[in-house]
Amino acid sequence: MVNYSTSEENYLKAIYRLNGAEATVSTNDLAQELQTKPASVTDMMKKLKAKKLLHYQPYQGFRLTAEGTKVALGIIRRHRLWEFFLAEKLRFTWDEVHEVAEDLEHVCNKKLIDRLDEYLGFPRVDPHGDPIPDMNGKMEVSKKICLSDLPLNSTAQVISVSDHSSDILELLEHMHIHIGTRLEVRKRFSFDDSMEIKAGRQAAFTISRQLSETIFVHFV
Amino acid sequence: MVNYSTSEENYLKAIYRLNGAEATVSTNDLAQELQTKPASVTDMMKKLKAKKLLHYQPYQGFRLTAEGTKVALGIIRRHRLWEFFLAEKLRFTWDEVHEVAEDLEHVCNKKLIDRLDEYLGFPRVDPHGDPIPDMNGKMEVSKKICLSDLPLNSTAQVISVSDHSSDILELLEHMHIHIGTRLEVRKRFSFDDSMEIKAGRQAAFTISRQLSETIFVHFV
DNA sequence: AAAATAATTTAGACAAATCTAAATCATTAT
DNA sequence: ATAATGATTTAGATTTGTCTAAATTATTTT
Repeated sequence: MVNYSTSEENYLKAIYRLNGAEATVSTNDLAQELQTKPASVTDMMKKLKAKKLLHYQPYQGFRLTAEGTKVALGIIRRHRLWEFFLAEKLRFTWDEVHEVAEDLEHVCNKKLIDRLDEYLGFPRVDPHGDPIPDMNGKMEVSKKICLSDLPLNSTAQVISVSDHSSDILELLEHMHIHIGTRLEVRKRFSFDDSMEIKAGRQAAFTISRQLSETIFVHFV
Repeated sequence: MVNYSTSEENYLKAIYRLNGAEATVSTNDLAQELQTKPASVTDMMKKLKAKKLLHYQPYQGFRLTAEGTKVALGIIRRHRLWEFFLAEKLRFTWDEVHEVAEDLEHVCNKKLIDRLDEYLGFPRVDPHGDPIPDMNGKMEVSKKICLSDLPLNSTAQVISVSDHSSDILELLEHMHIHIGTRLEVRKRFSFDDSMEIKAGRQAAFTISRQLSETIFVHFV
């Protein structure tokens, strides 16, 4: 079991995140994601290639190797378990957990993380609804669709929210929408792409396009 | 509120620890304590002096300023709270907590630590019996004496153990001696400096000089 | 297909934290 | 008081991660 620096870990995590969208990640995208310069990215890519954590040929973009993916999932596991801990045990709100977990995730001790997992009751999703990889790096990938794409009158359940700011938290709290809330779309208004939804036992209400594009659901 | 590097924090913590014994700490002692070289210590001392965390004139040793002491106590607070968490919530044993806490202590977020403190019920001592500084850096300094110096037939309570290895843990577990155990010395044997003690409601038994010199107690 | 533009890499520099080896200062013993 | 010894500092090098500016490669446009 090799250990990686905080910097290496942040690069791996970012590549994993971006890799979802495209097959290969570009230097500029990664620089943007990590708030750094393209030249720094190139330097690090050489290093991670030498450690066999990613495939990389100059000018051709890069993608994680199987080993790189395993390492990235380990980091994501740590991050999301700490987020769960912070929200569940220390009463942190949604928008506060990420920043603290960014630091805690780099404390890499298998026993610590596995015991924390057990202590928390083996949670399967973090406070934003994102799945937590298990001890073996397995992660539930439920087929999630954007609320804005949900067909009319089909029931779905909120599984995640792609924006983690306090602004959206405030709005969701006000509307009593949480991870796990069941809802259905009653009507769409093409004027502004707003939609009327019914959530839980509440009366129907409308939400904006910005909001519906941020909420992800799955069918139940 | 300034942030310090992991390295700076480790130096400050080590100086605080050594400072207890002598008024001023020497380059070699600190190098020994941190498993590094004297030249590295001198470099860091210049840096910490520039940051007004310690008093230092070349060749004269060094000691923490008021600010340096405050920072050191903050690190010790974090370390000991995490040790308590690991032992109490994650079922780590005594000898396992230190190493993990060495990493966790460098995650510096006031809200995290204060909430953790609250969650743990504001513990006053860590699993080895060492006092935990509170939010303001105040720490209970009970007058502790070495068990080997305890007068005959006076009752005392175990408050800490200066060795944190698994070997001593095994022995103490076997003898049912823990932090908080009440005991008294019945007899001393000058042949090998062993002593007969009575702990709790157990029958009296003898302990070696090595052990009695490692256990610290206070009168009750 | 060549020119213009965008993306990426290279070259060279810097700060932090460390090291070794040499030089300097302080202390101790004669 | 001076030589020997030990402690400490300085000088110069190394590694990691970063940067800027210049050079190179890829892509797009005409």
